[in-house]
Amino acid sequence: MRELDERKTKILNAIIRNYLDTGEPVGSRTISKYSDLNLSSATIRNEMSDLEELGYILQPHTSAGRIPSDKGYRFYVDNLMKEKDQEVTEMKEFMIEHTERMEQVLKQMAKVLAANTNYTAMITAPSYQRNKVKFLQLSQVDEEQLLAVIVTEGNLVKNKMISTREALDNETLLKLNILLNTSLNGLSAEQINLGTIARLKEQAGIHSNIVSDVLDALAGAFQEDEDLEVYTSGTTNILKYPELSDSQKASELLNAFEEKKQLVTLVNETLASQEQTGIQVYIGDESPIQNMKDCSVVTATYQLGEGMKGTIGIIGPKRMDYENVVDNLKTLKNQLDTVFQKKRE
Amino acid sequence: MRELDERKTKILNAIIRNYLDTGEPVGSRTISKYSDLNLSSATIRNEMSDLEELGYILQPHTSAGRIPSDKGYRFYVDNLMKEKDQEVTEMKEFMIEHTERMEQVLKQMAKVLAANTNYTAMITAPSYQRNKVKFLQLSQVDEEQLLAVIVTEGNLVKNKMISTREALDNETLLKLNILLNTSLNGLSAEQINLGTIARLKEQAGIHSNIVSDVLDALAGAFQEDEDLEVYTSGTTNILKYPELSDSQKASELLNAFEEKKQLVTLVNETLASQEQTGIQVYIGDESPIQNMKDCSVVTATYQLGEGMKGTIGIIGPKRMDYENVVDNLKTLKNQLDTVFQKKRE
DNA sequence: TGTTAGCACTCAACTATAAAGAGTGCTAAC
DNA sequence: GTTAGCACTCTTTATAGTTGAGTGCTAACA
Repeated sequence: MRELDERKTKILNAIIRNYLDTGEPVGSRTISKYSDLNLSSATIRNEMSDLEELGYILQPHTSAGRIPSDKGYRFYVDNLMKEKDQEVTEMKEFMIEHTERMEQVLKQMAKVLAANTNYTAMITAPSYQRNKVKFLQLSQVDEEQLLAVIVTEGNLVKNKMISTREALDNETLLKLNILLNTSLNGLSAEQINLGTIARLKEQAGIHSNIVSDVLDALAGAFQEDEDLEVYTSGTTNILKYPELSDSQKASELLNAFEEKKQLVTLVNETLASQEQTGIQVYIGDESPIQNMKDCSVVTATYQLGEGMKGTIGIIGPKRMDYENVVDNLKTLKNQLDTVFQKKRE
Repeated sequence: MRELDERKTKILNAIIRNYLDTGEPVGSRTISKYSDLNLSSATIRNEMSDLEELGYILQPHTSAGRIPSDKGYRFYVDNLMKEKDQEVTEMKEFMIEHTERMEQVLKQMAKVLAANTNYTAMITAPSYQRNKVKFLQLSQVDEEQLLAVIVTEGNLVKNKMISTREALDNETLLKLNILLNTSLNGLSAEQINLGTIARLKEQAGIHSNIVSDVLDALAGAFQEDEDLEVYTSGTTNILKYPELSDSQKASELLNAFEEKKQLVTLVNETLASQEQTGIQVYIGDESPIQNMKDCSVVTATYQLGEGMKGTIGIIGPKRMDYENVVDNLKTLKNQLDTVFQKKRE
């Protein structure tokens, strides 16, 4: 048995759509006039009264119109929202093809997303979690410093300086490089266990201390990505929405964007909860980040195969244009999925 | 002949200090009471009238107190400000020692600076401009991709992927690496001219196309730093100052911080104008960035020897605590100077 | 029984007006 | 040259009145 009959649903839909447009509380008269229900405002009023009792809408104050409650938004997102037919977006495609470094791609994506939606966009590099070492190289940079370069399957490049007591000769360096690569290539962070390490050190002989350093560097590189890189764009867009732009709230929000740590919570949350479509909508209090309880957050997970995942997110006011946002995220997600797929082949 | 006699100077000083504290226009009575001049408010009023005529202070409206004009601030910064005796700041020292990657150091610095001052801090990596190649390495990452790693004198590491038609064998790679290093090491961007390039390509023989790619990568790396990395922190601090936090201004400012491009202007300006102390103060319209005409900007240049310079800056309201800010910048500048000096040895 | 017209009521938002307070400029006296 | 005093200005705050959008309820209607 449904809680809402068809008419109530229609009215709720009308209220929410109107509110998304205007940002103003919407009254019975408006609905009566601008919907195809052909009901008088009085009737609408009765229905609205019911809807309020059921918790889908609320009044900011007596004698104001109604605005959607979180429950209302939720209902809208789950049941009322029209799926847009995916449009072509050649531009983005082009962009991905023509920039090679992943960072750049991601930064650009964030920018485009923010510009398209007028909300704030965030995007993370695919998590190293189960990423594998693809290539590893030690080089003598000067008398006392070695440079370790680590390339992973996803073509993420990390480098780390290692200080040494004295320079290694070329031959030793070459041997070490071969050793490291044969031992570690194709392994993920978890797969490099004590056994691997012991074997490696044994083979390295007197240079085992360098191996240690390399492993530390490796761990460091992986670690560094645990508290992972988050690119944001359009953070100032939130100032465009009066309900978010009072000094207090804006400051908290902007801080969350600057202190990217907080965003990590969001990312983890998103990665944890598996959704088939890969799109998630957090409305108000549902958001994993406390500071964002007055916002809605929409996230998507893109995949690079084998458990390597990244997150894209849009943060905006509760009355955000969910359809547009979801649509944007979906296209982008697909694009990332396929592009990275292509690169792997 | 001085424009301001001693008494006027004292009064101006009192006005500015008071305004820096309170942010409110200051009236004659306040000065009369809280200064050691022992003059009646009427006398102060006469003097203030003179000061206004001379352009050092101004009235927001009739029957309000006076606030310092840009000229007033300028006079204050140039003549009235007390130099604080440099304090010890072990904490920062510690931090620099314990982080190895320059990026990290700079990010941290920015954070500390913002936290200390309650304004917005920005800091740039030392400009590549005349930086030299210290080490260069090509590695075969997979069948079709070469990784070029470039390390510069300042231990900045850049990497770039190069796509190749087919894999190179180890020997060729080794030869190329030696060739590249012997030819390019120690050269700065300007020193790598057509002559160098021609010679290099000739020596590379059939692999001259790869040399081209490497040079492109090199140019790219140098280029990438032309529009250089700027780290900001405490951007939301500007919201703490009512005179800057109205939606309009705040948005513009925050945008400037997000779109780091604009900050580059500031950096270049700073680098261009040589000051012996290395500290510069831009008040209001003096700022090279249009958006910051309601702010003051204080910048410092730190040096890494041989023309490699970076910039540190603080952006805040005109009524910022100049003494504190200048002091902070000075210490930090010195610290960076010496630390980097140490690293080079 | 569901729908509607009509009306009294509420409350935010706006406007006008008054009063208070801070500060100035000027004049005249010290 | 300095100061007391006073009229004047202009912002800020408070108060009250007005408007208008919107509701809830009742009674009439189909």
